[in-house]
Amino acid sequence: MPSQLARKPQNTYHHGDLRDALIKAALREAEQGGAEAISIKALAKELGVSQPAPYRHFADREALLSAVTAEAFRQFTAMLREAMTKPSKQSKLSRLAQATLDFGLRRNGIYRLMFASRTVSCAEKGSELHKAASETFALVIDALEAPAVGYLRERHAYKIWAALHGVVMLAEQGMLTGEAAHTTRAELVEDFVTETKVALDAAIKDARRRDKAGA
Amino acid sequence: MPSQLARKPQNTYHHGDLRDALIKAALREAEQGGAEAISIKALAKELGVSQPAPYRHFADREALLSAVTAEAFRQFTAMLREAMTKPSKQSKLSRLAQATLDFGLRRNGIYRLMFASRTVSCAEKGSELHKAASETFALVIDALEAPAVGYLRERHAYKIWAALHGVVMLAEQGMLTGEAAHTTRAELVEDFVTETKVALDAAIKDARRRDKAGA
DNA sequence: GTTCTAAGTTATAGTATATTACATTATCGC
DNA sequence: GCGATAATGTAATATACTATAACTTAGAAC
Repeated sequence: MPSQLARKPQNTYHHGDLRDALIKAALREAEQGGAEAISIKALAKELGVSQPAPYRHFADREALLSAVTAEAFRQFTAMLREAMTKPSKQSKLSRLAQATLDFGLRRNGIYRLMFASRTVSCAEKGSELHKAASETFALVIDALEAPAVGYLRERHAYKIWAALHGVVMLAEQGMLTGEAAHTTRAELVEDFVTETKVALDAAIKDARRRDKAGA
Repeated sequence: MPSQLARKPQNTYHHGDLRDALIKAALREAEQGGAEAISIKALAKELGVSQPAPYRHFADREALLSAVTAEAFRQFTAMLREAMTKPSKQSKLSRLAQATLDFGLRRNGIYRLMFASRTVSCAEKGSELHKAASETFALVIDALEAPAVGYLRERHAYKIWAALHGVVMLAEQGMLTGEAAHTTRAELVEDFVTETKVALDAAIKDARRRDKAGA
């Protein structure tokens, strides 16, 4: 009986789906306060189980954070994919970029969990978290809508991805105020999108020209 | 007698310079583990004072973190200024950019304290921390070595600043591996530097042309 | 139906933040 | 110099969180 309820039904010994409920509840907590806001004790209380119960499902707090972050990446990826799929006048890359900005600011606690903590970099290769994060990056490459020429796609995907994260980071810090406030965040992001397209296009043409000359 | 020593001299009641010693010791701790590695209790022990002693100088942990972060910004600014000042073949912006990358990766715990936590965004305008962070950004504008035309400088400073942070962030996460590893981080940063110069130059010329036409 | 195991429980240890009440030293007015 | 006072320390304690150990319950496997 995998319970859809967050709280354990009263008068039952087993919760039914504690592992999943913990991840979902932790994600809710992280929405505002990031990783620091996730407390095993508080989660257990909220879900109506004893404090040590979560340890049946996660070795320690780090393991929970890792699972929560992986779930966050999956949600993020799903959101990006939806934004890129639905019909629109804008390019795929532009939609991915604006969706990233939106996610980064609106769900900033979760965003920080994903990109500003050491959870990901400490994750082992092949782990659930590592796979989830890689899948997200694959979407960025896809959004470029460009042919594979050497590693040009990867390089430019990395660049736009970095730029986007930087905008979110500084915006959240309140650095996009005062003099810089004349430009909206969305405009900055659109700048990066345009520049990326131009640069990647040029780089691909250049590479092919040289290829032809060499052949 | 403002002590230069970290630890309190034995057989003395007063430490002499506990506030400063706390900040310096905390900065050392944060070097590796970021904000999480800063423990008031551990710092007190290290400095040879009782656990509640630090609370004479900081209202709570947040206040200590804020002071530590401000000091980190000052050190960062000093480092950037030095990199920009010393004679070199490279442009000011290039040196600032590479120095930022270096700092972000080598002192990553402190870097995360400065840019990936909520300490800064929660800081009140006019606070010590806010001032220290603003001064850093002023350096970026300075590094552009461009005349003030509208808010073009600020806009491009913001963009390169964002891009740099993004590179540090993703590099630290281990995302610059695999396919993307063919490009070094320094090369990516240099890309952004060049693009920024080109774009800012063009924008300024364009603005002046329109200004002339309008006059 | 008994047994095995997954998933709970209570009890407890260890560590951190933070407050309160008290102790010591430095400094300044005189 | 000397006593009041403020600054800065200590001891004791409350509260919160992580984590482990030993025990309990309920469902599945046979």
